[in-house]
Amino acid sequence: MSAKSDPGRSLALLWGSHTRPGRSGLTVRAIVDAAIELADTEGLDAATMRRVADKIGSGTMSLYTHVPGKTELNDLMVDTVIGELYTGVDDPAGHGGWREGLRYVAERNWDVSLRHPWLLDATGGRPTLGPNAVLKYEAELRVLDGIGLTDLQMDSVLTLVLTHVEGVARSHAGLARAQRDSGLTEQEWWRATAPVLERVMTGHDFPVAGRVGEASSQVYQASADPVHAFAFGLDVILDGVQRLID
Amino acid sequence: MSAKSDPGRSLALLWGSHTRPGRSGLTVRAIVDAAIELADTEGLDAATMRRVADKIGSGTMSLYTHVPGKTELNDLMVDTVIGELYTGVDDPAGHGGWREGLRYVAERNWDVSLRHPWLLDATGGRPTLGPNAVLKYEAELRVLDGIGLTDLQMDSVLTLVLTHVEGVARSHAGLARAQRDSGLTEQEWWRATAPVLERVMTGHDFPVAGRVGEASSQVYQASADPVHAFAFGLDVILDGVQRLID
DNA sequence: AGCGTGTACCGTACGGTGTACGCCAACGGA
DNA sequence: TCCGTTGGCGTACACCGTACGGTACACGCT
Repeated sequence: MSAKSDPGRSLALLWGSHTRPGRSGLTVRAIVDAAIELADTEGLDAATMRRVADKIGSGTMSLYTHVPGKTELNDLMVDTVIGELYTGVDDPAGHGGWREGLRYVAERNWDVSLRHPWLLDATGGRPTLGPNAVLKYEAELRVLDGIGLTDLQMDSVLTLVLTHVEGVARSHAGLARAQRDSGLTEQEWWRATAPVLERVMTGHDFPVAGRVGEASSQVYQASADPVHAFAFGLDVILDGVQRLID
Repeated sequence: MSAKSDPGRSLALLWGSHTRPGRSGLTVRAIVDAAIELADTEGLDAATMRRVADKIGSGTMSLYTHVPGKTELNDLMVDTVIGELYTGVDDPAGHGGWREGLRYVAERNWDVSLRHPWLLDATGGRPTLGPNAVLKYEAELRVLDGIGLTDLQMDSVLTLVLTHVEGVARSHAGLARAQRDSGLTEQEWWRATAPVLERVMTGHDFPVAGRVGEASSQVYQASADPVHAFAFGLDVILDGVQRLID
């Protein structure tokens, strides 16, 4: 019987208080905070066990006394930053109607994705279901409660909005990372790419793509504009939800 | 001057014919195909240079004669499977109105994401802009041409639909990967998780989340249902686009 | 035919990853 | 005081991408 991917172990760790220090002051909290700080400034890849240990001045393997493995550390990181979403700010359900509420939910999620871009890399697969994740689910669902949707529709609408935010945030994070890695801003990269692309495309015929791509890149000065995509898509989705409610 | 992330080099490779074999029959085509097959069956992580080389019976470093590096190999893999999208099937623009056309586009993208789940892991950052990517862009934009949208709106609507498909496909792929890695089906995992979650949540109060979560998980027998999210979200988005056109 | 050279091919090595394993020291209870 | 338990950690292993340098083949020129 392998202890691999035992849901219980991970859940117990997530819902535990994990504040008891070891005899050299090592804490789960400190480990998670160090990992988050590394991921914030240098990306999720930088949050390796060795570098986390170095950052808090302990040996690498000491971390395994407090955290079963890398996977569980990631889960803890995720639930921790999810906790930032609605603590110390307004309750989403108190933002006027469902439309303003949903927009607020989208904006809060967008903000946290900007502060912690690695969140998107760490969340694939089954959901984490830590205390803050459940709290988030509760706060966001309340926006849609009592406006004439079934329970299933409430869940579906929320999923739709969150999927959209996650998608455009991922796009944004991808471009930011590309910019950091390559040293080229979006404008510079596009100015370098466009001519090559044009030269290589001669001979083929892409009438609509040429026209629309030209127009878009003129406005964006890039290949895409996640900020615009966020706002545009959110408006369209909210209009669609409006029709669903009617 | 570093050759790192030179857009021109990658583009030239993408748009080249890359069919000329070396003296032991090694081809770019063969390398890319082997990598795709590995990624299809065992995930993107399995498509390492060593394993690709083993698969085609060459030394690891021989690959670097034909492909500058792992990054460019990924780009080639991506553009190759994008080529599967609309070859040998109907033109999206010939599928009745824009609504049916967009739905067709969404379904084709969904299908290819099911066949090649690693595609989502390989596409972050700046777009690839290989020949098949441009071809795809052209085919999909034609669906929205001449229905009263501006060029920018056409691009935005297409981006919205593709972002949605990518999001739910990523969710689907994540669940499938989790299922494969853990050996637990979604039902089994949920049956194992739900009781623990319930026990750990006693003492806290999540009225709406409890009710809605209960209803959803009853229907899905899981924590989420990407197939349902795909259909539901697409309908809502199309309704929103309808309002935009009016 | 003989030779010179460019290059396809590949073996080795380096610095990185997550973590299994085993040793040591400090602490708590009897 | 002694001893079992447990926190801390050093070493080692199997992987990764790829820089580097060596070998041997194919081809152009005399």
